[in-house]
Amino acid sequence: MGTLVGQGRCLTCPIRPQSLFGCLEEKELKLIEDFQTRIIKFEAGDTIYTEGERLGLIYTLRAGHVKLTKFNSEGNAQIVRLVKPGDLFGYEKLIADASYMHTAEALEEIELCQLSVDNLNKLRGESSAVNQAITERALMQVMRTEEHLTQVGLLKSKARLAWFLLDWVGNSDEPVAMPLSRRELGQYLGLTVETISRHFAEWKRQSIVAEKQGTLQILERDTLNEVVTSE
Amino acid sequence: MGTLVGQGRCLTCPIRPQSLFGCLEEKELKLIEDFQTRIIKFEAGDTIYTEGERLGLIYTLRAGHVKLTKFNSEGNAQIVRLVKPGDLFGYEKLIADASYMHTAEALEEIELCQLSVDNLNKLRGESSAVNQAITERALMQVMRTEEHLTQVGLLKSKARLAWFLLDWVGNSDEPVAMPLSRRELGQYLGLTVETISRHFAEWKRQSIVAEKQGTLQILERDTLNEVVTSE
DNA sequence: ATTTCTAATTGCGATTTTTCAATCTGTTAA
DNA sequence: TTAACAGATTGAAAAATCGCAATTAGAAAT
Repeated sequence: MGTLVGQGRCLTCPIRPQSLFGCLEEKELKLIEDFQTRIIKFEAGDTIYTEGERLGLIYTLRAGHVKLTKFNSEGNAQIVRLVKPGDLFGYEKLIADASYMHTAEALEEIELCQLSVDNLNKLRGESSAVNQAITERALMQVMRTEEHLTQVGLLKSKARLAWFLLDWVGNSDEPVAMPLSRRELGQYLGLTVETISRHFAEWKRQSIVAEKQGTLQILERDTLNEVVTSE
Repeated sequence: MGTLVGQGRCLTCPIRPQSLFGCLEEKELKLIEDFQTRIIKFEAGDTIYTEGERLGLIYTLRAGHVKLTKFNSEGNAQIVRLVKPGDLFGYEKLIADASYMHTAEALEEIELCQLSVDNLNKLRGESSAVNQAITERALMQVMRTEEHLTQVGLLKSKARLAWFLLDWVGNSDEPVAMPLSRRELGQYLGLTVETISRHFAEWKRQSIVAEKQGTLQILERDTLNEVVTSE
């Protein structure tokens, strides 16, 4: 699973500015000179790692989207995080002895950079900039997860979905790729497929949103905003 | 609001082992020798800080419990975290320019140690052990919040409450202090007061749990465990 | 073009949870 | 002791969401 595309070269990496090592000054770049990173491609649906696995690898997503899922004892899934390009994931491994907390799966064709925990831990000791960058990423992640929790705990289904769609498309008025199925939207928002489908169908009928071949466009942003706040 | 009890002395602090500075070796203790920390008491219901506030202060809870709440536009509250003794809170301030993400309120009489962000940031540059300890705390917090999100997103109301109660009392079979009102339990679990009350009343009638004057005792742990998994 | 297969949609009854209102309980203040 | 009050409980009806089944739509394969 996963196709090795090549050896990563941090020094010339196009996404380094957005990555964890974007914080490094020029003179510090030598620290990552001989990192043994690997650039890997996965297809939509491929599993990158599984909850409980103990491999010491951490990933930076270069292209595409990844979902991180937790399962309960009945096999029901909660998607706890949607990883975007530039994001780091699998970093629970940085806590001594921890195993992965989620199952990570590609939502579409993705490309990622694989880094060993040992290397990163060594670097943590050598560069306080990297250490602080990791801390900031973890803190940002706390904030995002709390935001997610708040929406799931407080909003009704319609408002939850509206909030998600607004968040997903950002400020774009053009069609945006939407690699999540109805089921996955439900797993992210704590709702069933049918509930998601019903709201979606209603909004499409009312031309509030439009879908075609895997893209989503918000036609009436104001209406969705009202749904979020007024319900 | 908040009564100054005295000046904190990290070197002789009884809870330092559990605190952020528990990671420091003896020879590093000099780094925190002249920290200007303050020990402060609050009464039940007191507000420690408010969402959006910009004071640069971070807290370690020494005794009691604190709730961290987020409000939506209609004034509905979601409790995103329950802080326990030894825990650090307000650390979103470590991200440059951030303001508090929550409102922090004492659930009972509490005692806490107040530390300035500037001091802590200075220390982050000087001690990679402290920096790593902060990262670990942030990562642990991500895990806890994700667990919370998973329970709220996946479980029905009864199972959510059962999960919470089991988690709260830990492995104690004795009565345990329960400073949360029905409303606050609801705000933590994304449910209404009445729903919480109904489940509680039922379990009390069935002698699965018992309450007296602010304490909670679980009498039939197995039954509650079944409620969590089977529903 | 046809088949096949999976995801999406829709209807409908069942279940869960909320909402509103009334009552009860326990604690605190006078 | 009584009054006042906030929190907890309960009932009943409404609303939201789920769960199941049937149908439709759309994409990929032949």
